[in-house]
Amino acid sequence: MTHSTPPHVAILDDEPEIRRMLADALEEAGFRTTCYGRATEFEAGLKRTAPDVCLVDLGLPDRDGLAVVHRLALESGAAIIIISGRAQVQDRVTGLELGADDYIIKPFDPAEVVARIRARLRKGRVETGASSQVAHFAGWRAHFDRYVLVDETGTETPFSHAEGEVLRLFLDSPNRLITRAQMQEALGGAAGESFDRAMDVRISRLRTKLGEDPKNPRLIKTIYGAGYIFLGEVRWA
Amino acid sequence: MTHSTPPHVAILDDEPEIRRMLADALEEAGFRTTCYGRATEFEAGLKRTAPDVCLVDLGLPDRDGLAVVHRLALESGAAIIIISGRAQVQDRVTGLELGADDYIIKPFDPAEVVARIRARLRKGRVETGASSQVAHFAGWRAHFDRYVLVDETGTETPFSHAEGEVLRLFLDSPNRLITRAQMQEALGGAAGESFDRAMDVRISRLRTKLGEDPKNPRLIKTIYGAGYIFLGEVRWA
DNA sequence: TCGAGAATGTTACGAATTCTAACAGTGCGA
DNA sequence: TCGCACTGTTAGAATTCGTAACATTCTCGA
Repeated sequence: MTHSTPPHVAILDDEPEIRRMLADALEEAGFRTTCYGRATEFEAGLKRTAPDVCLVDLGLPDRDGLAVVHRLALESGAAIIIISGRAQVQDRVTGLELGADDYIIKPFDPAEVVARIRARLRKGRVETGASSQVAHFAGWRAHFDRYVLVDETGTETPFSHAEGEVLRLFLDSPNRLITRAQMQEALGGAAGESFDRAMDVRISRLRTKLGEDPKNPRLIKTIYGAGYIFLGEVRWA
Repeated sequence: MTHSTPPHVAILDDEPEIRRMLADALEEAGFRTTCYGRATEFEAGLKRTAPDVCLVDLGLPDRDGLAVVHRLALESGAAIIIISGRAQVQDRVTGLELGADDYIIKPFDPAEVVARIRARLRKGRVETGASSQVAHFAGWRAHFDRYVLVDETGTETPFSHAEGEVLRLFLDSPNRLITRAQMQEALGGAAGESFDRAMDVRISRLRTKLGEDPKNPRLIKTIYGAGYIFLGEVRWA
């Protein structure tokens, strides 16, 4: 199920600048954060709130970081990501073996930390089942789980799997050129084939279902000689 | 989903020595492996068997590796680990964003690969071995010990063993594509036989018992040319 | 501005795939 | 043995989707 509140990330690192940097990047990315400088505080904090992800630095003043990770792995359901300056393979292997889900080496780029946290959360959500597969755009709702388009009046129009592949491609990167080659690749058409016409047809059918005016399509624009652009604001729910 | 058999890892890399090395290390560690040198073979293989983890090298001769990853993330429930020589942060971020669960940079140490695979599997395996025999989904309860379906009103509908096999397969991996080949393998239908029609019929009968509208099934969706998807949140009790 | 040629859109058709009803074989218990 | 439930098989209907053919639009040079 979807988080109604933003996911919560706990940060355990003894260096204030690093905490700051991580917290800033994560909040920027839409997460809630809590920072701790010592393992004792951290473990006390866990008793109050259960974070979704824990970022743990191994170099702690008051406790062995690996011991913290191990306890965490046993007792908490949170995803555990180690951040450490110790770059040896052996360090990484033991960290992961003790229950960490990921191991990031210092110095790190905050963008990668965010991406790795997202990857962990994404995976966690799958196990609860229904991934929310609904996109809102231009008055439409596309339900990829039920294969239906719903317009403003609530009328449902089913779409097929092939149409869905195209639509998903568009909704995944709106307002951005998608070349025919990219589309072909994404739709699994083997290269060099006469898949071109088939693609046109898929798009044509999709346009029809979206009620596009053939003379003046508002959502799926053709870029002659290049590809297509899907226009509009897309919100995934 | 309890693994009685060792977890299955699919390896996609164009360099034979790397495939060899990975396969050796993984088999040493107790995994089952299958190697592929090209994306086309790999995708063909996925139609037959669903691996638990996919190791994907981005530098492929016949297809863009990221496109392969993206499709995989959408269609398969497997954990995806990218292995790549491209070490830029931006590469890692896009790889993870496209749906990969981890990103390992070449050159790598096989021991770390094993550790990271274990970390992925550990997270997936939420269910304990205690074989739960009751599944809740979409207002239904399926009692596999008594072979009955119970709806919201408490009305019981018995289902047969063959129907149960299909239903269990669906309830074990909801919201993801199950190809006909995978289903055939899981249901023990010998390859090449005309088991196809039999499968259709099993599913048709199951749909009837679940009260599906033939024109617009809500739970068991057909993916033309590919297989089926069971939709909905499933809770085993 | 016009026209040729290329790129794209649309429609109709048919091959492949899937659905389902009816039938038949099998096994088991009364 | 009979009857019944289960399950595979068959065949015809329904659906999906690519292909071919034709229509339209676009680009660019004359």
